[in-house]
Amino acid sequence: MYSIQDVSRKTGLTAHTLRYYEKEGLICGVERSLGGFRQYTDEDLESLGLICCLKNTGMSLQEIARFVELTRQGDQTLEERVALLRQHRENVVQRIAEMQNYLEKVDWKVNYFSQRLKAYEDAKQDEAQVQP
Amino acid sequence: MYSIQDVSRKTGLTAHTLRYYEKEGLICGVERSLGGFRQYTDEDLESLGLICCLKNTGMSLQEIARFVELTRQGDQTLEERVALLRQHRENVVQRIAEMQNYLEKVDWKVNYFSQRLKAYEDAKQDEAQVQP
DNA sequence: TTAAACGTTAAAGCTCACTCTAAGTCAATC
DNA sequence: GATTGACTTAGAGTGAGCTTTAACGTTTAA
Repeated sequence: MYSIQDVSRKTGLTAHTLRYYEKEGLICGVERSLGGFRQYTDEDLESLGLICCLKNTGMSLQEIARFVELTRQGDQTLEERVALLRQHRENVVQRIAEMQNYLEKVDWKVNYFSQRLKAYEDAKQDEAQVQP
Repeated sequence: MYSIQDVSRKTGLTAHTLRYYEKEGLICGVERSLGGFRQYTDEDLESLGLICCLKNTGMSLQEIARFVELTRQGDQTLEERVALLRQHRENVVQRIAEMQNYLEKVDWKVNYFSQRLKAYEDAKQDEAQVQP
């Protein structure tokens, strides 16, 4: 059993964010101590792992909440969940390709400005040699 | 010379967004017709290309505005601009690596749920054969 | 020449994903 | 038993990046 601070440390999400995610339906069924404190299980940590993975690959919290709701509904939603994940996988693949494409453009710009910088510094150098 | 609608079509940004970017300092020195309408040049389109590239690889509008401001200041900011772009390049490379990492996890989950789905459907099938 | 289509501005409003605040409760230590 | 600090809730606030609105001016085709 983990306190909200333990989970915060393990996931990198703040306690505030963990409560917020719970409110938004991303995490459900978190147990409570007698005093009402949240007690997370390893299973909760596991599902938080998936949540972070989906979030960090660009899925919105709303879509994640949808996935979690399907999970809650049991095995008859397995088909929909697989479809949802497959679609997301495609989005991620496409996003990676897009980023790699943009990376080439950034590289091109880095080279372009590096050369301009070199030319500019050479010009300054020449000037300094002529001056004295 | 292009109207704001022309540029909207070419870049995929709405006219609203183009005006907003101008207000935020991402685009500057756009010429105007006698009636006060914006007239974009090929050069403007070129720099919009870089802006979109930077934005779509995760640079904030604020950082882009900073870059544009440096550009406006002339050649003595070339070193800073190269440094800025190099740093951004590293961020993009890291982001791609991160995404590829997460992709593996997503793939794993797709497989996991696919297998559970298969098992579930097989079970349903067996049930159907026993029933009659 | 008039209507519609498109342009202008300033400013308010919206969504997302948090983030913080206030007012109070609970647990552990001195 | 008092203090410290972590926990609770509901709800307000924040920042980024648009998006819409209102009120009005300009262009252009019929």
